[in-house]
Amino acid sequence: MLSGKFAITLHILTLLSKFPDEYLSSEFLAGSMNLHPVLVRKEIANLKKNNIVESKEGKNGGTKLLIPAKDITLDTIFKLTFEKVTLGFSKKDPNPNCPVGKKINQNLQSLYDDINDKISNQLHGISLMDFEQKF
Amino acid sequence: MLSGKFAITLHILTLLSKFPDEYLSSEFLAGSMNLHPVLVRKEIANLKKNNIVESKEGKNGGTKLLIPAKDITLDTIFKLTFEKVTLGFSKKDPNPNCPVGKKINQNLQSLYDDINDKISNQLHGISLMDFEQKF
DNA sequence: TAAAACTGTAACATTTTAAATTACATATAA
DNA sequence: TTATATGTAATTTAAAATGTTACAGTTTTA
Repeated sequence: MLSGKFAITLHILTLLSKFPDEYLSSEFLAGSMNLHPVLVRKEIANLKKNNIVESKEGKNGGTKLLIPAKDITLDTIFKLTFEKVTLGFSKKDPNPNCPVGKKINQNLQSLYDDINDKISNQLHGISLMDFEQKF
Repeated sequence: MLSGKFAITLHILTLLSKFPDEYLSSEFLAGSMNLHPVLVRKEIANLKKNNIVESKEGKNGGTKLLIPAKDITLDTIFKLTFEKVTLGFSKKDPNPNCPVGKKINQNLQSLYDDINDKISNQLHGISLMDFEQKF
């Protein structure tokens, strides 16, 4: 799971922030996403690990936010669910005897680091509440 | 090929801009990347289609830049080789009967569009010459 | 005009990764 | 004590990226 993590987590959090006082079940959440509940629980495990949500086991159990939606930024979710944005690397290690091959990955990385800084900055300005209000 | 396209193309162009007057063979280029020449030719086909480089077939053939490196921006290469940066979508279509499910993809897309604008803007400020000079 | 050294591309094979599912242990409410 | 949840490991399936083979066409050079 890489490509869907951010989207699924944001979807979960959006639903949780619509019902901040209820424990929502993974089955219910999965229903909105048309996804397998186990997948949802995996993402929730990640959110719990980072103290964004809490879960209650057993009957009538489920998950709810631990933090007000206005205090969660999309950058927080980004960092929790996404390694790094990159425009890619070649799979193969380049030729270290070529001056370009020797430094290409380091120069790409530095470019990608700059891109990630910009993205983080932008996402930091958007709260989960902002996002939730688009629905 | 998705993840490596931008990196491989930029690598190729960096080499071409180091030797702007020579036709470099796909074998030579592949050697710097430790890659199969066919893969290199595939990316070159894309560059040709967009009039960034020209190739000469036959003995002593190869590829060279059609445009000065200072006039090629990384944004141009980005647009030629990368669909769009995204933080991902869920694979499954969400539930259209849920207010969140109904609009989640459109709201994600709009967020990702903003991100891409920022990236394009940033890459537009870096020329292939700028990049080549880091080596 | 034939050999050598290239490009161009389609077709296929392999590898990797994401995504989905199954299975089952554990917890809690009623 | 039953029904309804979560938690998580293990496995399977599907999709996508990556790599390779094969071969036709082009150009240079002797």
